Amino acid sequence: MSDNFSEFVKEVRLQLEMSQEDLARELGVSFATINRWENRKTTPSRLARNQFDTFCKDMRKTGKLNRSGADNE
Amino acid sequence: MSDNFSEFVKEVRLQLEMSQEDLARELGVSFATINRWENRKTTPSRLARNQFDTFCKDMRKTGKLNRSGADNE
DNA sequence: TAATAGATATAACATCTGCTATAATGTGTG
DNA sequence: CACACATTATAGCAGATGTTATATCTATTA
Repeated sequence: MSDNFSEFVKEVRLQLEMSQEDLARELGVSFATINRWENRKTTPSRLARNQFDTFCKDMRKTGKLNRSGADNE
Repeated sequence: MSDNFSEFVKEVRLQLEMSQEDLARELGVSFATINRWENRKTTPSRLARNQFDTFCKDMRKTGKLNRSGADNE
């Protein structure tokens, strides 16, 4: 992937049945940031992107998230 | 602590004998960000602060950093 | 249907950050 | 000293973020 980050975030979030607020809390950012990612208003900062990737990796390792889009970006 | 974040960052960095660039690389931020923290130009974002705190905790756990300022903030 | 609550979308503003360039300050080494 | 090199300090700009407020959507319930 490269362009569909927006959709990917939403896909991950819905698969985990989390609200934007829930995901924001997990990553240590504000809900507005998640909302902007999903609606193509901004792209994540270096730090935020690392945080999100690490979160996805953890969710996959614990079996809560499937492998689709595992090789993202 | 509460106000001396600037001095604390520098203290940690010097104790670990790292340059601003080194610390920046470790935290996943730019060297300019570290420089601004140390010179009171900005205070860290939520995410950056978490990253820094985690880094310090790791360094203490592995004995590379002493306990001074462990209860920072 | 009407009303309430939760989730989401959007906007404005101030602040933080990345990037880039430039200058100043060390720190050796010849 | 003169020179090269690394580190640090500073500034401007564009983009990202936090906060707050408002609006819309979606169930759920009375």
